[in-house]
Amino acid sequence: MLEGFDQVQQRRLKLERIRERGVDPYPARARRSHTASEAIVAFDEAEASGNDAPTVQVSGRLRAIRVMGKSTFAHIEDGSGRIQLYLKRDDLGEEVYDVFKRDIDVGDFIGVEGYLFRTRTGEVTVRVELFELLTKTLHPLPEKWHGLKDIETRYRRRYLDLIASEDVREIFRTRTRIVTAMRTFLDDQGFVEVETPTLQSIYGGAMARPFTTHHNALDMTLFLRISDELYLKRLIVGGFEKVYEICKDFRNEGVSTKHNPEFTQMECYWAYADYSDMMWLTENMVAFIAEQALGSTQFMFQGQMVDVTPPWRRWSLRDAILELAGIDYMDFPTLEALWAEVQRRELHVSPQPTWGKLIEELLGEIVEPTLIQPTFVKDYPIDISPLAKASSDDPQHVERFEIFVGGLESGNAYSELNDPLVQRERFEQQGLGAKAGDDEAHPMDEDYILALMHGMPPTGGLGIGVDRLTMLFTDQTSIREVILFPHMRSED
RNA sequence: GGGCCGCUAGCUCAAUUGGCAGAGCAACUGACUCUUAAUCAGUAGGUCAAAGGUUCGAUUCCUUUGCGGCCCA
Repeated sequence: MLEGFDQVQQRRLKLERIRERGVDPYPARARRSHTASEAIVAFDEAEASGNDAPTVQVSGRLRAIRVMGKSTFAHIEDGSGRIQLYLKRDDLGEEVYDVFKRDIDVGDFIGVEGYLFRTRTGEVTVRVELFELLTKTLHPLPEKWHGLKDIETRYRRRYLDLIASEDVREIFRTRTRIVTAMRTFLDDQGFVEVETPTLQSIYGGAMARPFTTHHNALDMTLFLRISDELYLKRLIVGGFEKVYEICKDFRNEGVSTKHNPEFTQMECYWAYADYSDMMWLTENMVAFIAEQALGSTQFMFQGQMVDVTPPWRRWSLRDAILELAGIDYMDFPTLEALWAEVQRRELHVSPQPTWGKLIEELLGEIVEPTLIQPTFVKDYPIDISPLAKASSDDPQHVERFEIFVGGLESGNAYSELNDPLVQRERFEQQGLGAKAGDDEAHPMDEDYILALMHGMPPTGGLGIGVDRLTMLFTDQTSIREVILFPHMRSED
């Protein structure tokens, strides 16, 4: 009698029948004595000690129903796992049993009460004496065996992806363990977690294009932060010695397997430390996170064993490019000369607006893919590092490093530039770059310079991309696999 | 920005040298009181991503658009 209707219509008819019996298909609460996994443990313990099988109340989503005439097996799933149910007409009565068969579907949430037993095949099972509908589901779930494979649907309707795939659920649990471990490590090191503005009147702290928005009441342009760096350093000026923030940054650039327009970053600043201290902090933090999130400092990434046990390799950028590209960029001190040499060697890199950016491009294209084991690439050209302090013995370079693991850049750190007059000059240099066509140049920030004029002690700073770190730890090559709701174009 | 590939039932996938659109799971009807991808018999379910073009006829060929994936710059 229901044939010819689509599945949503069929379920709505079932919903009406349920309501007609005076049953609320969306009750406000559920009774639950055990989770699914707790119930199984309780039975195992009772069995081992010779006690009576416990009676339990468990609730969850129906994932499978196997009707065999006057008895039915089913599985429900809650956050802890699955447990089998056994319903018999003789236990429930014909009317109640038929209601289950007719109006309850896979996907519905139900609560059951009954005693536990072990089936002939050995599975701990609830022999159901009472059941209650907790939530009627109107739309069918993805297919039970193949699951949900369409990538677009997986991202747009992540809840279906999570229902269908334990592997996906585990990726996001790992992500949470990573963030929790990161906090634990920093807290234990005496860092103070703070919150700084997402809406900023001048963006800064990174070389990127911002998202722009508008404050109506104040009639002013605001930017979504591309970084929280300059605010965290103001806190160092204010006397905090160790601060960190884990927050979303927003960068108005292309979407790729490595870039989402909003992404999560941890930044921390440590007064009286320098970039060498930040290397120590980084390798110990990542090793701690790996231990906490994965249970080991060694793990597989794309078929290769990665070992994040400290100490990590330290390699100067100049040496790395010399060894892998064959170019000592200091021999080609202008954009034109370096670009000519790059072309002469037929290196596979794209043209850049500045000398430093071209070096960065060489790093990204030629060095980065080779760095599978964790590596600090250090000592960067000064013109791509406007917030970092120059090396005392090499004014062309700054005390800066980036973190590379699994062929992916996942962090950035430096000895912070704290000379306000030099900082102003660096911003002015950036302004020249902007005029020359670099739309990622760092803007002048007088308010930040004013803060530095009040004195920031020598400070080390570090930023780590939480999404990238999660990719590494969960063996994923697309950032969209580690962001619950990645950015997508509108479906319309 | 460019190239290639994809979009067919709720889900996973077929098919068509241009001629009534197919299966498994899910659903519906029936049988079945220890099953677990339950089984068995039957039924229904489609704007073939969208719009335009070519054609007697388009899901198929062409064009444009949308969304997605991969690669490149």
